[in-house]
Amino acid sequence: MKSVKSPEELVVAFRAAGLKVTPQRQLLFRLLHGNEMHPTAETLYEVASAEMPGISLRTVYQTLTDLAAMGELQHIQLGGAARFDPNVDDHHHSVCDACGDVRDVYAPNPDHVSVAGLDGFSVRAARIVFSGKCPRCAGAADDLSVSKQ
Amino acid sequence: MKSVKSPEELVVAFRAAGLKVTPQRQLLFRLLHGNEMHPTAETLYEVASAEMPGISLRTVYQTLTDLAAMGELQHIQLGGAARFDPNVDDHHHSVCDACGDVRDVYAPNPDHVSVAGLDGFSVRAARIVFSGKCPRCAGAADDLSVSKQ
DNA sequence: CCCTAATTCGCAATGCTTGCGAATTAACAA
DNA sequence: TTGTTAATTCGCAAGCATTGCGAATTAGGG
Repeated sequence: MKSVKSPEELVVAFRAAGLKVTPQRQLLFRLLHGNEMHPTAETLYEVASAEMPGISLRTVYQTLTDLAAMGELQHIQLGGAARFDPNVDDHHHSVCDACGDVRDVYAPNPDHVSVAGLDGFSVRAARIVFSGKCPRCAGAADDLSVSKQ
Repeated sequence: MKSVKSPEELVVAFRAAGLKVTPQRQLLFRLLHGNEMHPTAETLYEVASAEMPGISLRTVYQTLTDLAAMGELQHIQLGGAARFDPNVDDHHHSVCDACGDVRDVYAPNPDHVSVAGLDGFSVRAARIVFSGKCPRCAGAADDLSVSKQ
């Protein structure tokens, strides 16, 4: 169980990598720590802006890219804007067709089960995406209400 | 094992749905039939253009959208341009980190195995993406050659 | 052969992300 | 503290993938 790095640990990791620790980055480290909402860059930018008006979306993207490159963040592509997950555990995701909500899911690692068609392919990671209806949306039959994040 | 629909079957399905069968669509039906390369709209457009100069990228997108809506095509989001898979079997994919090659992979359906975190989520589909190195790229150590499709 | 709704297709517009460059700033050493 | 320098910030423009729109065309049933 690799746990999510604390803002302090990220500061150390950044400096160790020859990267600078700016106020903008420290803010983002904090906003990401323990964050389970799988935010997009835009969402994170909005939250960050509230606390630090003037921070730029460009900087948010930059920092997210750096974090992902260091393996401290998971870059999730589900169509539309990319989502970022500070939980770098080996885990998977469920995505609600109706409201778009993304949640963490833990399952037995599928690269240990027998698969056909993987001839010689060396697996680095295996990620499952469960699509369907979240409990809240499953109830309301054809509810079209789509809430962001 | 739901098999891939033939161009003729798609013609029937389209008319049944009140959609017209145009030369452009027939061409795309043919290009997609048995196609295992997981092409992007752009790639498909290029191939189609060779046979039917003047066909528009817009039309390719339109037809792919229609096919996907009818469930005759799988819309795959892996970052970058969407890929389309005429194989609508319950299957998964491997993606090479180096060359981007996408291949079909068959694995035991993961929605039958025990998962934690799926509380009340009703699963419509579970798709696994295996990331890593394909046999060809695994050999060449740090080869940066990235071939399209 | 006609009618009409569906389609094609080009262009503009959108949404997401990255490139670029000038001004600023963190971090390290003197 | 001050100086030096490379990293960073940030706004804008550019890029890629995709969709909206509308005029002209066409499939397909009557």
